[in-house]
Amino acid sequence: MPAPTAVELLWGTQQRGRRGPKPALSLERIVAEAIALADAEGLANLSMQRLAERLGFTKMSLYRYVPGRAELTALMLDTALGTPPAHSPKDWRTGLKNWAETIFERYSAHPWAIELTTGQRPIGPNELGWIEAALVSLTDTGLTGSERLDTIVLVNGHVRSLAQQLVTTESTAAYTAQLAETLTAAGDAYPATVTAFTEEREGGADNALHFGIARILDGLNVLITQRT
Amino acid sequence: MPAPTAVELLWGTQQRGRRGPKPALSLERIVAEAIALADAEGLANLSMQRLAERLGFTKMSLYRYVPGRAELTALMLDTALGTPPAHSPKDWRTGLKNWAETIFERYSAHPWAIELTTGQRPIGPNELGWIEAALVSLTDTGLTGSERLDTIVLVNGHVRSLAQQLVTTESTAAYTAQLAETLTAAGDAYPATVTAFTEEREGGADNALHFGIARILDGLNVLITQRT
DNA sequence: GAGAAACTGTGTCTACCGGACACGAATTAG
DNA sequence: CTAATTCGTGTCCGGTAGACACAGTTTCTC
Repeated sequence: MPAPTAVELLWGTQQRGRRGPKPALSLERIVAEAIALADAEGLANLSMQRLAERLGFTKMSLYRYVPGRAELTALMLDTALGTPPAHSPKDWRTGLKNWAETIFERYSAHPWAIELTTGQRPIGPNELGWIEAALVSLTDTGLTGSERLDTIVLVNGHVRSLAQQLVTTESTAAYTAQLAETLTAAGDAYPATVTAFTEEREGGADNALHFGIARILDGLNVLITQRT
Repeated sequence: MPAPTAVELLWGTQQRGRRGPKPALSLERIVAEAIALADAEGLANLSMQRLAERLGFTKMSLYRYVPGRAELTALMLDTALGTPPAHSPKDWRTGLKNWAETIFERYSAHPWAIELTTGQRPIGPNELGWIEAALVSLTDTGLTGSERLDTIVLVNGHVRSLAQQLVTTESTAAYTAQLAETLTAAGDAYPATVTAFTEEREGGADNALHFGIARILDGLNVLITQRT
């Protein structure tokens, strides 16, 4: 009865003992409810206490299913990412573009998932599935293994960065107002910033997303065509 | 005597009252010691209690200088970023490349700063200075204001993503071992991943950084040359 | 100079967090 | 039928951020 590790929980390599009362909860229910709670009120407002209340159990009962908060959030992340879409056998460019836009939607649906992807952590089957899907779309590019991995880091980093900013953009009223106030107060020291912001701004984060994806794909195209 | 806001603290628009005992601490000392503590033991181990002990004062005395932890970390971030380097009037490509590598070094020196750049937050003078510096290097590119801002988001997102991974790479022994174990156990479902990892891996995060920067610059170059 | 006003640092208090641990009840293997 | 094992619970601990009252110090005003 050693406590299951995060890897065992993620990859499902555990088996229930037989004796003792049947568990009234399940790992799936706990994770699902935790995701719902984080979606509704953010990761900061997710506590074992509040999660247990939502499930109608005591806080300590959850520790029978998950060793601690870290393992819970790891499961939440992999579950929230979900399974990657099936690979459509087009060219690498549209394949990678679709990959980026799809995983962006996943991140946007669960903004708290982004901050869970930081630091050293065990990787889950779904997360590995997304990596696999991106690598598949890069098979015929002539890039080396390291380059393919670096490409994923590049695209994924951009997507995560934008998904974070999207959370910001939701209630931008007071925020942009204060930024404008700051710029009018101290704008003399930042002339290029004032110029860039006074030019008309078409779109928002969505444009930044596609702008970045287009630049990355163009840059990859330069490398790939020069290889062949 | 309303509590100073984060913006007022960041931009220094506050003045000391005259009556009462002279303060034994200073905002600068508190922020500097907080940065040292976070550098040494990470942001998670930075608490008002421990910071106060380090300074030789009680916890509550800090609240005379900073309204709360959020404002403290905002000051820490802007201080840790420091002032951007003076613009060297080269072409946009080397200018932006230098910018990316320099801010990467700043992030790497204070890894905790990265997680502070998430979410809606007031922007400080140094952070705005970095934006200004990047915009200056893009003046003669013919890009619109929105495109210039989107470019910064793209480059900055890549740099932050890599700086986070660099923290991970520090003690990779047990981590990669476990990833390898996972891949050998479930590798059949992820053939492209196995292939990519079995190819020889030259360099590490440093290569991923420069690979990404090169791709982004190449992609920008496509857009810029087609504009002129 | 005297008193009032304002400011500093401190001690106490609350509410919350993650988690260790012991215990009785439930269930099943032998 | 008994013993082993597991479940859910209650209690407890150390830690966190922060509110608030209070005493001492400094300075402005009369």
